[in-house]
Amino acid sequence: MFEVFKAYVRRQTTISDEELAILESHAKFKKLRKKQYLLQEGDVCRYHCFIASGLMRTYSVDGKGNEHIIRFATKDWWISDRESLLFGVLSKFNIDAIEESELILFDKDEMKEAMETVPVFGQLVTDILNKSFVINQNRIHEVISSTAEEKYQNFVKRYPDFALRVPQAMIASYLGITPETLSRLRNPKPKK
Amino acid sequence: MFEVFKAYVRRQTTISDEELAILESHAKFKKLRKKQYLLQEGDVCRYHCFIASGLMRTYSVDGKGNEHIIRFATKDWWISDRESLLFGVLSKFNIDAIEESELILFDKDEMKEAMETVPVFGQLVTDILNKSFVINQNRIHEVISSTAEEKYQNFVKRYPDFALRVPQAMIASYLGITPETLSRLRNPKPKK
DNA sequence: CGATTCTTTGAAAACAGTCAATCTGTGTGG
DNA sequence: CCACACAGATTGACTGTTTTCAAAGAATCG
Repeated sequence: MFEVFKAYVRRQTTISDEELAILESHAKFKKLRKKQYLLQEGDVCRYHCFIASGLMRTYSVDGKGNEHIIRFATKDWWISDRESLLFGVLSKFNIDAIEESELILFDKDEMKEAMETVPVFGQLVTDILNKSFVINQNRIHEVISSTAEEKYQNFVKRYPDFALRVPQAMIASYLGITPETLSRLRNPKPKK
Repeated sequence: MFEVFKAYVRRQTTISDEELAILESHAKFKKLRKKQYLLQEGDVCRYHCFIASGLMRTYSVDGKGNEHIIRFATKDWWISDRESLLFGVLSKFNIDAIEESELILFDKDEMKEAMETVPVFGQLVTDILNKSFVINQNRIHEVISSTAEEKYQNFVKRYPDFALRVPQAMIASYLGITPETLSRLRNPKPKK
């Protein structure tokens, strides 16, 4: 399973086998079945998690019991609740597996050590953070400036894979609309 | 004007006068009048900008000429288009001054050098990036899960200062609603 | 197959957007 | 100092979109 991670790191940077071995020594492994939690609301997030396979989601549940999906993540992506992880606060999010998933976990402190011991890895992680920031910024832009239909079109274009693997109701939740509205967008009434 | 920056850095970390002098040697200064651009759509963003005084906004203009404000920023905040700055692409945003503002600019390369030469500053900047990521994540959460009224209430609570200094139409734009809708939220029709 | 989960559809109600007109406060020039 | 212009905020009437609730139809899985 660590092979997926090695391949991922090698694709982004130049790194020796020794350095990869150091990273491996800091890693834990975890398998999750469908619907199994990685993190629950009220927990404190302890790990940076790399997804070796599968499909995960981060979401909150509001007062009315409605779920709001913040993001999806799949192979070669990282997932965690950064707010809880960095600042040690209780998480307001849940993270669970949409499909059976394999994860590589780096404990907060181990991660710090790994980033310092293997600087290219540290740089890689900082680059990811920068990219994530930009992605989030663009999502904010989209969500305040687009119609529901545009948001859906953009989603399908940007994440064609998710559009196939994720149930529609979850996509609706990600877009901030109801499942019924999404269904109607996809099946417009014949004009006449 | 650099005093504001010094005080800001000292508040966040322990740093020597020599190190602050190094940072100063990498900085440029700029004053902007009301409505003056710092960056225009189509430009490439070259600077990390620290706001010593004033009030700025980042926004886009859509096909219909409507402005969509991504964020406001004031004293002690940083502003730039990270996507354009980091990846060298043309910016899709405009940044301009809502109030007359004083800025401290760090050229991309100078910034990199400053972060390497003065590690505590590098760490400070990375911490800011982490915080910004969390703030953006929370904003995404809010925008997909709250009603227009809740968004406005949260805005006022989180940024009471902006609620006073920023014209209402701009707040509406930030929230992704029309000025008319915001006006009606604020002045609900008497029930009877 | 039978049970559960997911999606679609319908009709009504709530909500937000549009366009146009009015109102308010500010600041400028005569 | 007044009158006017201007920008920002409000209001009204109307339109269009999205939600809600309820029910019926697929699809999936054990």
